[in-house]
Amino acid sequence: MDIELFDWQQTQLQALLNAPNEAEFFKVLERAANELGFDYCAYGMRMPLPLSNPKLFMLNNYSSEWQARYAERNYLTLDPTVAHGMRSILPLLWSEELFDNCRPFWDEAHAHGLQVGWAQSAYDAKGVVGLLTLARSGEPITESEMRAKSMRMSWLVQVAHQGMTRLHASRNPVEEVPLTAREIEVLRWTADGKTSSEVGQIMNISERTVNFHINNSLEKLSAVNKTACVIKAAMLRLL
Amino acid sequence: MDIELFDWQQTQLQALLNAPNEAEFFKVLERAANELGFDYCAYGMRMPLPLSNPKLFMLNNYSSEWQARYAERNYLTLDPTVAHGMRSILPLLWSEELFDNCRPFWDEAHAHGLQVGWAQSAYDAKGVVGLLTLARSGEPITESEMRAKSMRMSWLVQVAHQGMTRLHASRNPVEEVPLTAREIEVLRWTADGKTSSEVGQIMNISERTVNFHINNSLEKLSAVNKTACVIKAAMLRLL
DNA sequence: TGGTCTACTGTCAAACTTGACAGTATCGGG
DNA sequence: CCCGATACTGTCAAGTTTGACAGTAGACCA
Repeated sequence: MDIELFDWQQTQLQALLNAPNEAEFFKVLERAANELGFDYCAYGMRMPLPLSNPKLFMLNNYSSEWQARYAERNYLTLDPTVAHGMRSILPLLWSEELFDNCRPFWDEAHAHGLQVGWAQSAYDAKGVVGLLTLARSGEPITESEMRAKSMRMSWLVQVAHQGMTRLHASRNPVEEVPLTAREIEVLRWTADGKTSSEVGQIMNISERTVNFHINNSLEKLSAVNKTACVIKAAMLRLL
Repeated sequence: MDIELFDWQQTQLQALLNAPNEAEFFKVLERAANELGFDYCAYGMRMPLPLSNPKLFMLNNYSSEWQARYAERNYLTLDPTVAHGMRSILPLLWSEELFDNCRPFWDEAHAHGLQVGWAQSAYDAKGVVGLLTLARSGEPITESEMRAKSMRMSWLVQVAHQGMTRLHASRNPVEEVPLTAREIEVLRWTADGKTSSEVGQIMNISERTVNFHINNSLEKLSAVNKTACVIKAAMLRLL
């Protein structure tokens, strides 16, 4: 492996994983984007819960007008690059066809210098998704440029996600929810659609005991009912 | 980027993403592992559903004795590297401490030539997780070896996952489940623990209509009840 | 030995879900 | 202009879940 790439990797890795705060983190990400040949860079993260109105946050160096506009018009729900990142971890190059159904959005982005771009997302074990977008107003991305940079892009997405997750976790500590083995087993069967009495039969315990375990899980997860409890446990990958 | 690494990347990429079947796919993966300095290589995948007894599959070039032993003793549920991969996408080096709680397993693996290893997992947008393990019986992995190879490892995990997912999807075509916007909205609120009448109030429709949408979703997802329906929709990332 | 934790069991009423019945209103395409 | 898709509404009975009561038994640790 050549020294230059190796150095690049080491520098980014240390800096992204050890950034003391989001501002510092983003500075490094911006520099990495520059070194890959892009002026603009955006990193967005979505937590898996709650399902309605999930927690999001976003860092980018777009013009403040574009940022304001994007927020004001709620473009997040319309942006096809975001939609792609939520569906697939494959890299996505911006293209005319991609924005066919949202011309005004695309034209506006163009006007703010966002003409050529590249996005890729990463999911982690907890269901958190991070989307990294690199963009510029200059030269289109050629096949060969993409091939030459795709490995670094893919790696950068992963590392950025780890770094950002770490920062987020340090500010929003999530207390561990220690479900017992029995509770997990009951919730798994419940998630597959079994009723309490069916789970009782499967596990050879009484329906009442199944409900006992479910009640305990309900409290541990601060869920208001069985459905929310099972969803929470599943989305937090406790099952 | 140096030519050698670039060629390595291109060769792997094409071969892994276009492999016509699992045997060919695994041959390429094995070669990639060799080139990274490892004799053994294992790739395992777990589907997100069903939660009880999830679908798994596994490709590896371990000795057939070890494979048989692993299956027979159900080591999958005990293997701490698998447990780590299900919890985190960070790379994991095998170490003595890691296997502290399962000495016999570790000793047996050692006896089958598995002494030094490195595992990393990748999640995709559909919640499918893939775990790549590279192993050998020779030299321990040094800090510098790991640094030098971590980018390729991380990339290989991603690409292998994409290739394997593609192969799996072609053999087990998953028909699209087109939930309507209303159905999705109802399921989202339901997943957050709202009862039908609460959802009705939130969405300004009658409880009966909420139940109507839920019933339709129930049929579309072949779920037996509301809980299973919401879990399926959430795990398939339809919400 | 006593305390705490996990697993387990019981009953009851109120609230909620499921499934089956039977319909109306709106919108867009053929 | 009719058809199909989507959204919407109603009632009723049977089955399920939730929450609150009250208690036993075994394992582990101080």
